[in-house]
Amino acid sequence: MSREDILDAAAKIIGENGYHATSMRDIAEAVQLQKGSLYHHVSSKQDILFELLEQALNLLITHLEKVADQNLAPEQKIRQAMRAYLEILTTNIELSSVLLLEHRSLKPEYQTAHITRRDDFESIWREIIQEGIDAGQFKTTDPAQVTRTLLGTLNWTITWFNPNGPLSPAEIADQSANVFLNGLLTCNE
Amino acid sequence: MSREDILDAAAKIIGENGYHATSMRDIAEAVQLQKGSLYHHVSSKQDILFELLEQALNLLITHLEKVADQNLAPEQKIRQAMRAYLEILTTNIELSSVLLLEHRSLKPEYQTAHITRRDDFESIWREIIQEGIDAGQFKTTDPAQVTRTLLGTLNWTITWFNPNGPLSPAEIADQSANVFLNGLLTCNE
DNA sequence: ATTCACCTACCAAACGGTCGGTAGGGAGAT
DNA sequence: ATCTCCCTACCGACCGTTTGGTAGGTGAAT
Repeated sequence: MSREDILDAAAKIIGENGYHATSMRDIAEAVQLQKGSLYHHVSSKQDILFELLEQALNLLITHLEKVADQNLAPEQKIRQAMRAYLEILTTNIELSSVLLLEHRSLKPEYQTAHITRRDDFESIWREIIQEGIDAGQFKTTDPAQVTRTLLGTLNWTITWFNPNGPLSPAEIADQSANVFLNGLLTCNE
Repeated sequence: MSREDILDAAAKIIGENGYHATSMRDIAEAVQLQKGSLYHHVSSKQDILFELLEQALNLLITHLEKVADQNLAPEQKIRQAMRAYLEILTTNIELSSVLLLEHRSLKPEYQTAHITRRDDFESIWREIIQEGIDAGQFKTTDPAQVTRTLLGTLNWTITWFNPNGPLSPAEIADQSANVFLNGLLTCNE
């Protein structure tokens, strides 16, 4: 039994039921250990949560940076980024749920470290949008607000996404991208 | 002390900290009662949660229906609906947070009743979108998916909205509406 | 006399976390 | 070869506290 096994199990249970609805016993049972034995691998319940948030952010940041560093036209870059983001969100849906829904259960001592990393993540998106503005292709004056609008749609996906549903993550991303880039209205110029 | 006072206080605390992080003692203290006295007004903690979810949905549904029943062009109707929705979400931010983030803490016995009402709510949005499609003004083939995309952005607002921030709820709604209707790309026809 | 709103005291269960103990395995010395 | 020593991984009992919920009683209003 490794620390990673425990964190994986914890991600699944906490992602499904929430941090406060999950007990150390629940986690221990999932890895077939006694509750006390968990503390040989982790130092506290908060420690588990913090680690999961880090893992989730690192996963997203590394994959997003790969897209951001590519030499692509703004429209294509944002399409790729949305695809990559949704792909990771949905294939790691429990871990992602922890990141997006449970970060408020972090105690103040852990919060500051997490928030810094979270800003790193959001600034990747902001920069992608900014590139589009600088290139004269995106018509907005508030990239931060557009980022929030965009991330809202993508993040909310985890609350309704069904892996057995009719749409694949890539298809969902593409449909969202179409709306965001071209709008809902028919262009009658 | 009325049942309503207790529910209001509960909405505030649960909305801020989450259902499982809130104890009946916390709620009792907020209304300056002893914990045991709460049970004169409510039958259980789950009862409180269920009631709050009902309240939130009723609030949103009545206000949204008012907009939906108006005789407006699809574009204007969706702009109005987004405004009204965000206005209520932000002025009742704790109650809204309970609805959007804590419904998964409802035990199965309560869930079915809630889900039915929730579908009522979402169908109002779907119909507004459908009107736009029928009028030939919205270019999409999947109104349900567009609804989810739209609601994602609006719902996610409560996770970052700051009443002292630079943007009012109406401004946020308008900016989002602009993106959704016209897209981010400059129309070079 | 009854009802209402509330209090105090209590319960069993569950919580996160600690602790002493131990089985097993590998390394070093004899 | 065997004995010693330590380390890792785990058990299971236990700690103090908190949890949601119950029961019996009290005092004021009707």
